[in-house]
Amino acid sequence: MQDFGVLHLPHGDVETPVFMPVGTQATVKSMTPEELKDEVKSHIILSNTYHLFLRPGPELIKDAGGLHKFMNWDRNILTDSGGFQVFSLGDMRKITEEGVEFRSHIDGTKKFISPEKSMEIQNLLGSDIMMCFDECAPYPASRDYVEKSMAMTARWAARCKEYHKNTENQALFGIIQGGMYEDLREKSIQDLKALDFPGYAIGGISVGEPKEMFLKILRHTAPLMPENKPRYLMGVGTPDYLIEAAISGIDMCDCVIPTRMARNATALTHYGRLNMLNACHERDFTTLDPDCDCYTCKNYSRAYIRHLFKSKEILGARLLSIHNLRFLVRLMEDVRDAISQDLLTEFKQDFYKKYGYEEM
RNA sequence: GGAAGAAUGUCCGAGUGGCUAAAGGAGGCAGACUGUAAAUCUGUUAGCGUAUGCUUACGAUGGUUCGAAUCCAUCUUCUUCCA
Repeated sequence: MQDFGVLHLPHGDVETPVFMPVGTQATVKSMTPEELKDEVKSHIILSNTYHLFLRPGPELIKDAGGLHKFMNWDRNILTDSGGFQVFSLGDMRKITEEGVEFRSHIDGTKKFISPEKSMEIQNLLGSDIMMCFDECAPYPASRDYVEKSMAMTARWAARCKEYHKNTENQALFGIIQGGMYEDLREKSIQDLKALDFPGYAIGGISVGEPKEMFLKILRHTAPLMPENKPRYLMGVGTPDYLIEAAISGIDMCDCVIPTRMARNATALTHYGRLNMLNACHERDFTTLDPDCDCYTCKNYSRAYIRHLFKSKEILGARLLSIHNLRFLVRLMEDVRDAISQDLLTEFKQDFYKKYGYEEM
């Protein structure tokens, strides 16, 4: 008999493993906080340092009473440091030891984020969990590049820890890098362990590599992370990745997939993905997923949702966002149940079979 | 009654002798999306065939030409202007 974990955070307890919806710009796209609480049943969401730094600016959010008050969300918030934008904004930035110079994607102006600046911004936002400013290396990347990048991320982590003082109310997590190289992952863990963070994340996977490689790095890295502290796998993911993460001992995951796919008309179900634009749903008056307990599945048909997308009505994106988010939050609830009954492997097998995933 | 203009693929619309099975949209069909520059992006969209290809296509019918969506004649329909 095993037990799942609980994170004790300033805005409430969070049972783990947990899936965290992403609300980059102080909003989980198209969702109200009430829907996130009452329909999705989420206890923690993400937001983003880089995007809020550019707009509306952290001082404004501080004057509004902090990010929770500003966006009317009284549960927990984890803020990403801007490190992912070092990766995703591609050639619109320049990396130096001191930090990263970004060219704003909004107006082209130059913005500089250092480890210290990222801490300052996240302090002003007042998130419950802050992330160290890191470099998320691209895939593929040479061993030489990844080694240097990982070492710099570790030096940046030390600077983050040194700068961050509000440790009572804001937990700062370190981020393990090292790309697809197992020994570099090990080195990164050692470097960060020495800094004694209250939680650790795996960054830099789920960046376009094949699933076998993702699993290889996940299965190698997660077990080496400190046992008594939360383990967060960043940017994951699809149902199979979430289950694999839980099996490897991961406590927290986040991903844009449920909301982005929702806006692009894809529904996640226990029986695989559905593209709601497909002609086969035109006269299908059944629910999205017979095994789902969400607001959308309780009230609307596939035919109606398809009609909304065909007509480019925003309600379609909203209804699918509720469904996809609830689907992943619920998936983790089921994973926790399975863990408490010591049936996680069986749960995975059943889920994979129903969904149509290949075992790996 | 007279004058001018227009008719293009599912729709809108470019094309004014060969490089045109026909630009570009829209619509249709399908695919992708993993710490959000994403309500976005990609492919495909006359028929048959695995394919070289063949057939049918630019209002209708006939003609000129080696070759026509493109030039000519007649007809049909529509738009605008004049009486």
